[in-house]
Amino acid sequence: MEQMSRNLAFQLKKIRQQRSVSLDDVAKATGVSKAQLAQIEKGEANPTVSTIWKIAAGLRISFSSLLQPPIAHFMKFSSKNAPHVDEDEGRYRVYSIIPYDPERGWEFYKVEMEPGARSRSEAHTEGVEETVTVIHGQAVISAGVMHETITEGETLVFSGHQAHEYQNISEELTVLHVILQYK
Amino acid sequence: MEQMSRNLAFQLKKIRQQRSVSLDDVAKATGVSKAQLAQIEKGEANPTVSTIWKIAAGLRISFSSLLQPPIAHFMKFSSKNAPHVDEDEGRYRVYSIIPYDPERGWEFYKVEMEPGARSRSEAHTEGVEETVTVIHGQAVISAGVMHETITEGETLVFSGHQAHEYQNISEELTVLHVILQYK
DNA sequence: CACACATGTTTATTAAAGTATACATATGTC
DNA sequence: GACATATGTATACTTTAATAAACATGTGTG
Repeated sequence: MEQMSRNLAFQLKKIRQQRSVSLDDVAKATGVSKAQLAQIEKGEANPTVSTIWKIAAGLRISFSSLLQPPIAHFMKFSSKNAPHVDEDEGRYRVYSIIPYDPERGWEFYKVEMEPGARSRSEAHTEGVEETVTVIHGQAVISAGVMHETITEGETLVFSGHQAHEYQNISEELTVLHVILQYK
Repeated sequence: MEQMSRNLAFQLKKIRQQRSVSLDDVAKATGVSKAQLAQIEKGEANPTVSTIWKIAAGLRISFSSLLQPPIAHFMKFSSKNAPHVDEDEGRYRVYSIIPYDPERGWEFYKVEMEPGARSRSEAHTEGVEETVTVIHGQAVISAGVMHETITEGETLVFSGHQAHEYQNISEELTVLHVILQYK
């Protein structure tokens, strides 16, 4: 969310430094006030599309070059403290490790299923691909008339555009990693 | 500028209709108020990046899919009434036919040069490519130590990253079409 | 027909984006 | 050293993006 502002801040400052021009120069070229440009470069602004448009047009650059994240950077996530949703009376738990980001295009979950736990998902939008890897235990994935049992170390890829179900048929806690790829 | 808003309006409405969901549904999925979404769909809004981010994230789509222009559309430009800049005491006139647009990446000029008129351009930023076509008359293009004469029907392509000069060496009005491609 | 519910529009209010101006700090230049 | 110019920062103000709630308009359903 304010990841956006950071990217913008970084890219704008980078371009301005590469061309070695001042905030006044950019303000004159784009029609955006110097104060606002300073705020943007500090990542303390939440500009409107028209402001971004003016910056991109005035600097003769594309949107993507303004919104792109810096090439090299670390982002650390943890399953501890990750927001989670419970289903099947708390016996099926979904932890959102990497939430969806428009720049990335996919999201990443960790799923814990108590013995016998199950969860049913409605059909996602067209073009969604689901990748499930079993970390521990055993799971049955059902989608339409298809059924598949996967165990520790195995990965199943399937199209999520129809209703599907996860089920733990083993006697132990089953742990999964799930990647949801959109579009 | 409000081209942006139109694209956004079109794409958001299209996606919402494809999925056949209501404004309330989208509001709930994205955290953006229904009223604001309605404004955006009508092209009467100028949303902030965080709002666009929320929409893209909530709908699990990319930025580009939100900002892309509708596939088929007409845009008509005219050299009449086009904003123009004069140089060399009005004997060198530049008409901006298609102004730069961040989605397009290039801009289009028409240039009129009285006999003997000349214009010098400083070096553009790295990676700019200039394409000049003579509509009528004759012109000399100089860039660094290079010189080239082009006449009616001829086109010259050169890198604009160094200072360069246009000159009309003929006895008649010379008309050029110039494409400036950035990055 | 009356009622409930869903969907988009309008309105009033709040929060914040954007501008213009003044301020502080450097960096030469005579 | 004093002055002029350039550059980024802070402040006061205006405009408007964004929200929430009320409103209008369908669309079935018993």
